[in-house]
Formats: sequence, structure tokens, C-alpha cells
Amino acid sequence: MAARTGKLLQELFRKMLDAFGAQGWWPGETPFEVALGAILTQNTNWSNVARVIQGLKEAGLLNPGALKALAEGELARLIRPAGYFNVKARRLKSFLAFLEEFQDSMELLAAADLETLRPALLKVKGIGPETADSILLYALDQPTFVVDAYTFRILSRHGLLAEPCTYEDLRQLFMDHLPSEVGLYQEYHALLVRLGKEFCRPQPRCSACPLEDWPSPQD
DNA sequence: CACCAGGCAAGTA
DNA sequence: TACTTGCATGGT
Repeated sequence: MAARTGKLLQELFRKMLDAFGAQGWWPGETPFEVALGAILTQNTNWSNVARVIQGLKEAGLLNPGALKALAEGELARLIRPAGYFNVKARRLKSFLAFLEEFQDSMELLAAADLETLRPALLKVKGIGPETADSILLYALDQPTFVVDAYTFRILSRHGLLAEPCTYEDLRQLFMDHLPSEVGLYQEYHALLVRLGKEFCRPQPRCSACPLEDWPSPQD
């Protein structure tokens, strides 16, 4: 994956867009809701997270002030269906403490630049690279590429990865070879997840994948 | 029943 | 630096 990388990545995007159409990520009505969802969905099926967010919304708790007022144990009880509830309650609390430095305002947070925000988010306990990039890209509209397990698996299955390859390697790969556009990055990652869910599961191997045998051997 | 899901931190070598 | 392990629910 060297000189022709840009071309390959453009082709991949085009094929996924043709097969699935625009995904319109992230599902969430507010930037704060998106950030919460990013933490809750760590290694967890989105349907479980959606249930939790719905519950918080109905209880009027989907705002920083209300969540900060809850004891950590009480928060854990409320997010139980999302799994890892004790860990995630602590992680949500640490994110809320971080957001307090910005007057609980996602808008104020979005006003900072990417080079400042990303390292700051990564220092928050419970926010790793994927969660940080998800919050940056989908809640704050910052041009950073989100890499996840599907990204590794799809590229690896198609023989496009010179492993070993770290999260940062793969993020840089996309960002070095694609235009730095928020809308493109948002749609690209969403399409990789869609493709991964339907056709690139750990087992069994892909069937009826819309990419077919792409990339062809002579490429 | 086994396996998976839009990770991360902490411990070990 | 590069593994390994704990964390936990709900769907297939």
C-alpha cells in the first residue's frame, strides 16, 4: 500500500457509497449525546447503547448538570444495558469533569483546534484514540479519521495492510491520502462500519460482499 | 451452547 | 515496546 494508496482509498469509498448510500452518522441529536454514545459504545453493540440513551433522555438526564449530580453508582445502574457499567460510569464521570473545564459546553469545546483538543481528550481516563476521534469527528466536526476494528479487518482481508500496523499508522494513512474534509471522514468511517457489520465479520468469512474481489490482483 | 459487539487501562515481561 | 487480562450486557 504505497504509491497507489490514494487511488485505492478513493475506490473503496466509492464502492461502499454505491453499495450502501450515505449513512448519515452519527445517530444522536446533540453533540453531548454523541459524545456520551461514543463512550458507551466501547466494545459494545449500538442497540444496547441506544436503549441506555433513550432511558436517560426520558429521565431528563441527557445533560452535563444532571449527570454530574448523580452518584457514580447510580449512574452505573442507569447505564447497565450498555455493559461494563461500572467502568463506563467512571469514564463518563471523567469526561464530565473534563467538560467542566469548558463550562459544560460542547460548543466551547468545539471552538478549540484539533491539535489542542485531541491530546487533551486522550488524557481523559477512559477516552482512547477511537473514542477521542469519534467525539472530535462526529460531535465537534473536527477533521480527524476514526479507525476501528472493522477498519483493520476490512483492509487486512483485502491484503492492503503491511502489518504490524497501529491505530495511529492507519489514521495517518487515511488522513495523508484523502482530502481533509469532515463530511468525507464522517461518511467513510460510517460506511466501513456498515460494510463490516454486514459482510466482514470475524466468522464466517465474507459472503456476497459488495466489494467482490476488489482490489483485483493486477492492481 | 459459543461467539460477537463502533475499546480502554493496568499489569506483566 | 508488545502482549495479556478484566470489564458485562444483550443479540444471533
